[in-house]
Amino acid sequence: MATGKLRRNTRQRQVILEELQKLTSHPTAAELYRVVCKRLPKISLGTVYRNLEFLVQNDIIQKLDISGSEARFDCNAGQHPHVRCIHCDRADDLHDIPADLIGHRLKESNGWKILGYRLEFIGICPECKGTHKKGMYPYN
Amino acid sequence: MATGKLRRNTRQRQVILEELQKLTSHPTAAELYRVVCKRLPKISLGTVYRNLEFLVQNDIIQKLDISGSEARFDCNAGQHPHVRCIHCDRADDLHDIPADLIGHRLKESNGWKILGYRLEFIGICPECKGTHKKGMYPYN
DNA sequence: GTGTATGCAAAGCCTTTGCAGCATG
DNA sequence: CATGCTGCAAAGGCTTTGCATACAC
Repeated sequence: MATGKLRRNTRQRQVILEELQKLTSHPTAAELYRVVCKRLPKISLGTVYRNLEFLVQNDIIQKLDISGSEARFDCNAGQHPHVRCIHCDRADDLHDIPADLIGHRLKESNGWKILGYRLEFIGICPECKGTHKKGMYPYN
Repeated sequence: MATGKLRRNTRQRQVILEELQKLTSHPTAAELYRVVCKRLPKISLGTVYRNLEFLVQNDIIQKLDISGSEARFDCNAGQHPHVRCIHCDRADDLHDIPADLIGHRLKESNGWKILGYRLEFIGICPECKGTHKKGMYPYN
């Protein structure tokens, strides 16, 4: 991943990573921006985006751009699936996914070179369960 | 899915679905628009979007908004995973995914109600294989 | 001192939406 | 002939980018 380019360890980059690591909620760029603003009131949203992109490219964090809506960020760079709430869009981790799935991807390749996968479950989080009405969404 | 609301079978809707069914390439809205324009030169991109949305809501087609970039559409409404090319963004179908994955999602739920899942493999398609350089992307 | 990173703001891109007229059932 | 649908264009929402300045090394 090292590009040979000098990487500067700016205060903004430190704080962005620190705050992301504190959060277990897989925040969006804007949510993280709001949190980081408490420590660095003058930081700009553009800087947050640039640093998140940087951290993704350097395999330090993971981007969850799976759901068509806003991207969310996970300080754990390892590939693991998530559950996303169809109501409030919150995302949780899932770590115990069957290993054979990853193995299976190699058999699938049909002239393709398979590099990875993205898996996301869609559901309703405990908090939103009461609110949900059958038929409101596809998948039910 | 039936809402009770009268649904009109307009020429635009017919042609959009027909052309999508002809294509195996999982086109984006804009790509489909270009194809449909050959038969209906006056159609607007907005109408394409509205009809694609309509067809998704009625379980006639499937939307692949997995990759963070443009959404792609699949005339097969059944849930099945795809491979997406990291170079050219093209998407192919995968039909023989292990069934235990779908079973597994039920065990995963941790206060969540699981409604479905989205799975996408990321790789390099046969056409792009030559162009790819190691280290260009994460996942390798 | 050199060149990367920042802040600000504007632009980009995909998608959605308001509205008046059209055309389906 | 009622009203869902269209075409057009403008607006929306998230993300990226250009530029001058600041600052890390």
